[in-house]
Amino acid sequence: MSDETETRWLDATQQRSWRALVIGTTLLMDRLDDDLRKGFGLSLTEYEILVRLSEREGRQMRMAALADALRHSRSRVTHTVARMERAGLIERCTAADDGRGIIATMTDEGWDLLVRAAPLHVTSVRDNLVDLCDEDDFAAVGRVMNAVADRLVGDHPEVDIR
Amino acid sequence: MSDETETRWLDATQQRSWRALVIGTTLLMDRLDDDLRKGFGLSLTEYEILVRLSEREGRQMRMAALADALRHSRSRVTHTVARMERAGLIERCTAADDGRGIIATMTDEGWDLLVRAAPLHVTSVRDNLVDLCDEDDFAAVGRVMNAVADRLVGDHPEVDIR
DNA sequence: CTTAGGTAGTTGAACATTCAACCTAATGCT
DNA sequence: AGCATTAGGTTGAATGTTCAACTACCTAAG
Repeated sequence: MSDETETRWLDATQQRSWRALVIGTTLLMDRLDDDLRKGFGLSLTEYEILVRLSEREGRQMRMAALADALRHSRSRVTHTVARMERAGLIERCTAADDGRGIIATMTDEGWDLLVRAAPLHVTSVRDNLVDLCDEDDFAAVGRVMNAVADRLVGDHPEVDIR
Repeated sequence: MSDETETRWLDATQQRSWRALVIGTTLLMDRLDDDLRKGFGLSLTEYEILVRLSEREGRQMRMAALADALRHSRSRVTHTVARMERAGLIERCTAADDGRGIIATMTDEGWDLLVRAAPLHVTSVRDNLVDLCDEDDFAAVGRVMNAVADRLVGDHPEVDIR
């Protein structure tokens, strides 16, 4: 937090951009979530967990790593993974090397679902974001949001972004 | 939805930008919410409702207009405003001209709270976003997210963005 | 003037997320 | 070894959001 004594309000342009960011992301995330739910009975959160697992060796990851990668609370990941386990998409077992650790592994069913869902999802991301804007502008979004993430990850230490 | 038969995946750069957007906004919104909660016992959602009301003549707005402006479901606004009414920040009364309408009005207590909370909030938005990045990049974010909002608002018709 | 259809808003249950308390295993210190 | 501290993870209750059903009112067509 800066320690100005006078508040520096946003000017009209910044105000508009900021509001667009809030509204735009709300709308976009809602849309992506809807697409996945209607098409595959999967929430965006669940989908993202499947994606992260699919990228790892053995399609598995420790709960804490999953939480850090998604920037979700451990509790949230526990609940979500528990639901997904009930649905047969994931299995959990204790880590061999660390008695505290729990490893979440994607089942074949989970993999199949991801394979089926991904094309729709990517297409939706393109249609509602990437293909909608100038390439350079989109790169700028990346720079800005990376800066934000870097800044805020500090509070929530030792995380690897990927 | 485009009707390509082959999925056009995101390339590595787009992938990174997209992931930064998801993580960055998550982190940012969480942080803004935390700041408001800890400082003033107000959620970001509640804060935004106060802001919208404060901008209107008479510090009041119809429930539906509030819902449209924030892109929240009517149900969500009903619940949130009900809580805020219990907390003494807002009052509700029926609209004179339309028997169905309900008008939410900010109380003086709500106004005072907003006046106290706003400087912290704006400072936080600057520290964690606006002042963190290049001005042109931030303008690009505005363009991109406006395009997204315009595209997606169509599904959810007759809304005025402001 | 009546009825069909849409709009505004609420309700309560189901669901998802947060929060605080808790347990267990690892680590570090003496 | 013995004890305190920290990290990984879960639990259940409280909170917030969504969803579907419902009421009341407005509007327009016959």
